[in-house]
Amino acid sequence: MTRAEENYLKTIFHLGKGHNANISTNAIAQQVETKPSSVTDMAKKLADKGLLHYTKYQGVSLTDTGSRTALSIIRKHRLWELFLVKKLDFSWDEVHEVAEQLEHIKSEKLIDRIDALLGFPRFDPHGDPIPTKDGQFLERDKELLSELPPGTQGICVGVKDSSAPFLRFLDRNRIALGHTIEILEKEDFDKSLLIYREGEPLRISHQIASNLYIKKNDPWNK
Amino acid sequence: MTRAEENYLKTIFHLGKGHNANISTNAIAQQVETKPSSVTDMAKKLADKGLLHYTKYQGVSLTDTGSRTALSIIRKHRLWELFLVKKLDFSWDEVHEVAEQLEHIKSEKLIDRIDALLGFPRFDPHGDPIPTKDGQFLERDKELLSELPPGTQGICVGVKDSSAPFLRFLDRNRIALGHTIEILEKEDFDKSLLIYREGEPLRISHQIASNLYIKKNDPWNK
DNA sequence: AATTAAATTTAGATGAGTCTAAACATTGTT
DNA sequence: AACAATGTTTAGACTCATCTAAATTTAATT
Repeated sequence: MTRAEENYLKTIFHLGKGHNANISTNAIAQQVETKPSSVTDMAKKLADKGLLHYTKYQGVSLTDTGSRTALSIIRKHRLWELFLVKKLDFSWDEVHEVAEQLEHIKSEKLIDRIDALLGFPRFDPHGDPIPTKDGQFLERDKELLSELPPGTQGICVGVKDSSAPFLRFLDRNRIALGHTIEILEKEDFDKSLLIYREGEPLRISHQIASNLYIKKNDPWNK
Repeated sequence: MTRAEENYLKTIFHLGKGHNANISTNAIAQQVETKPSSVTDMAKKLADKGLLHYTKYQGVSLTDTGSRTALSIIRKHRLWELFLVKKLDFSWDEVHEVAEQLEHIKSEKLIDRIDALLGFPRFDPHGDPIPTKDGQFLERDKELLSELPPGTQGICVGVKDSSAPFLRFLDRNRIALGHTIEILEKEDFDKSLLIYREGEPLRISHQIASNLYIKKNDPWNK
């Protein structure tokens, strides 16, 4: 399994969002930063290897083996990200690039030991779930901040966009995973929100709110 | 700088043992596990990039830049090896293969943080010196056990051969870095040694002794 | 100094992954 | 139903790193 093959599988998994739909050549090309014609070639190769279902002009989907392989790469990526943050003091906007490299290191023992060193964590620094060795993972029950009504209180548990600029914006505005957030007001006109976090109010745009995942506080199940 | 290029530079550095002699095509081919004709191609390429001096039929030597590059790869390799042993409980015979992959990860920040996490160590798990960021490294003053006369006492500070079978032999026979070793007798016939270590005597062949580095105990400079 | 042996280089080919440009399919619109 | 517009695939070419087989140079031996 080459690095390129692994990157294709990972990308196809992400584009299918777990549901394993048929993914178009173009969509993959854009994500992998290559040309559609290159994707076609790779699709054939991965289909030959039994990792993809591929029908001409109809896009691709992952086979069981392909899916398992993708999950193991995602597992490695997310474990490395958490390692960088927890053990080497990287900030959450710096980890992606390095994890993109580390995820391709071939050693089961290595990743299992990293897993153990971190205490078998279930979520990465952006709140995304870390698949277990056998490919299981729980999506945490969470909602977009932008979808919740004023008065809601909850904990920030993830980000939808995990690009460095967005993450740095959150840092500057003292929004981080684990923080409690309460919606004070919602402006009808532009759907911006006035929220309360870390003891202070803050106004955020709809675009920001629609990239923040919140777990509502459940008074019964504290 | 591709992975293959990095491996060539590292290998050429090792073959020159720091002195930067002219290294033959054949010697490199053997070490990199490729054919001499491939080495010729790569030699030309690296010479074009200013990393090697290359004259047809005369072998290659590292330029200053080439040497610095090689040292930075060796630094990474040895830091990763120590990380695996110290933080992830790998044994010293398991680390090489994985470090061969990790040494190619491109992130200065990453390796500097690993360095800090380990407390800026000066030697790797096999007793080899770890170059600093600016390419300096001290060879520890050490001698081969096989070269020392009976009666000598010292500390085991390194291994010449760091192949897994040899390292596992040492584990089985309770010889490790940091252990005190004393030469009790030397057999003229086969140059085997009777040594004392960990409270017990042990007979070892000349071949074993000639792969163990000892730092003699200096009563004045304890 | 001539000849043989060994090391090294050239020439041409291969596989992985990519590209461009042209051909072909599918979809949506009139 | 015909035709764009868009999406996808083929064909042919390129780079990187490698190979084999043949040619060439250097070194060793007589």
